[in-house]
Amino acid sequence: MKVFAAAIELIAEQGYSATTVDAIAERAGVAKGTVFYNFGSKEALFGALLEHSIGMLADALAEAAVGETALEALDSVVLGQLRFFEEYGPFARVLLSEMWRTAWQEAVAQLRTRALGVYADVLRRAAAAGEVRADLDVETAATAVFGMVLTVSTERRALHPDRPLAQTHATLVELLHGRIR
Amino acid sequence: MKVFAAAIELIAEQGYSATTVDAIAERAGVAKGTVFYNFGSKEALFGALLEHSIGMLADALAEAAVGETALEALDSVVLGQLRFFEEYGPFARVLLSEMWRTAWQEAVAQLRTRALGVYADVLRRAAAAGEVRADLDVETAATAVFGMVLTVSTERRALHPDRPLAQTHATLVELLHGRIR
DNA sequence: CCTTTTGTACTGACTGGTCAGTCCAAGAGA
DNA sequence: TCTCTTGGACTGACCAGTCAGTACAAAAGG
Repeated sequence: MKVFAAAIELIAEQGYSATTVDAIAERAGVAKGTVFYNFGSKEALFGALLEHSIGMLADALAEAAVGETALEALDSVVLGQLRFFEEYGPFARVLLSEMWRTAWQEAVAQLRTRALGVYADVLRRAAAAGEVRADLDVETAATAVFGMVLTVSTERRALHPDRPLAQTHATLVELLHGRIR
Repeated sequence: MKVFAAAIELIAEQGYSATTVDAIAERAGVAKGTVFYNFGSKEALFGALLEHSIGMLADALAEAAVGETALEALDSVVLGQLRFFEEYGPFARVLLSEMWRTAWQEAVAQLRTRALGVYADVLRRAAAAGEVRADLDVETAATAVFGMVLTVSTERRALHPDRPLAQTHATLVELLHGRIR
């Protein structure tokens, strides 16, 4: 849907409140009435957009969660998340900005169970296999890795857009593998 | 200044655009005109607020950057960042939300040089001392650690406000120390 | 000692513009 | 016929920023 793409771009640039429906309609090349005909309200449009994008992100992460060992799977999920934000870049910004707004609680809940859940699962598998400490706080660690990748992705897009992705991935994996050389 | 506290709370709750100057004035217990008398514009108020808060954050991190080895200093900076956001909680949300808006470029630049700089310095020291790989991409790693702590702090405040800080710190340090048990 | 002036901080009603959402008459496609 | 889309005019709420005026303390002057 063109409206989705237009909305996510504009919201990434300016934030939700500062983005007008007129602007979304104009960039999408449709009439303003069409937006309201299809989505009912600006808020509903944004809700649908968040839900759809979070679903795609969760699918991408789940698909990436493979590897000989659980820890290899973790590296692979990190790469999957980097690749996803490379492709759907503006979404990373939107997520970072609006994720913790109380207004979008259901979306955040979905993000937690579906996207962070992939990290949590991989980490649990690693704990079960003895690859990490069995008493690791898996939920917090999942959030930490997710937030780390999200922040670095956003910075990459803003400041070093043409740095090879593999290099960024290598740095992150290095951090996670433990810092002693 | 009461206006600062009110503004940061409201902006953390609703975001910059959705926060009205009327609401800020009301929560601060002053007249709307007072806000404009003191700050000139809503944007200038937010700019001053960002600058002030980033300065405090950078000071807190710099103060924490001590330890026998550079890597101990890194752990200590992580704890410093956690403590800072524990005390000035709403600011973490604001930073997370508005940090990448192009409108606040100077503030972001200041954040990068002053706050992320503390992480970068510690990591550089670690690299020089052979405590981490000499060719580590220090800038990216600094962003990664900062973003990790920022995200976890925000989640902590939102979901587990009474979990002991030391436990969160332990999990993060464990992640950084390397995941093999 | 009194009174006039000046500077500073603050006030809140008001204005001008902006924007979500509505409505409608007319077309397009199936 | 029915569903979807268009373009644009319109409304009503909301909001950043303004401005004339208040309050008051500290000089200035006599």
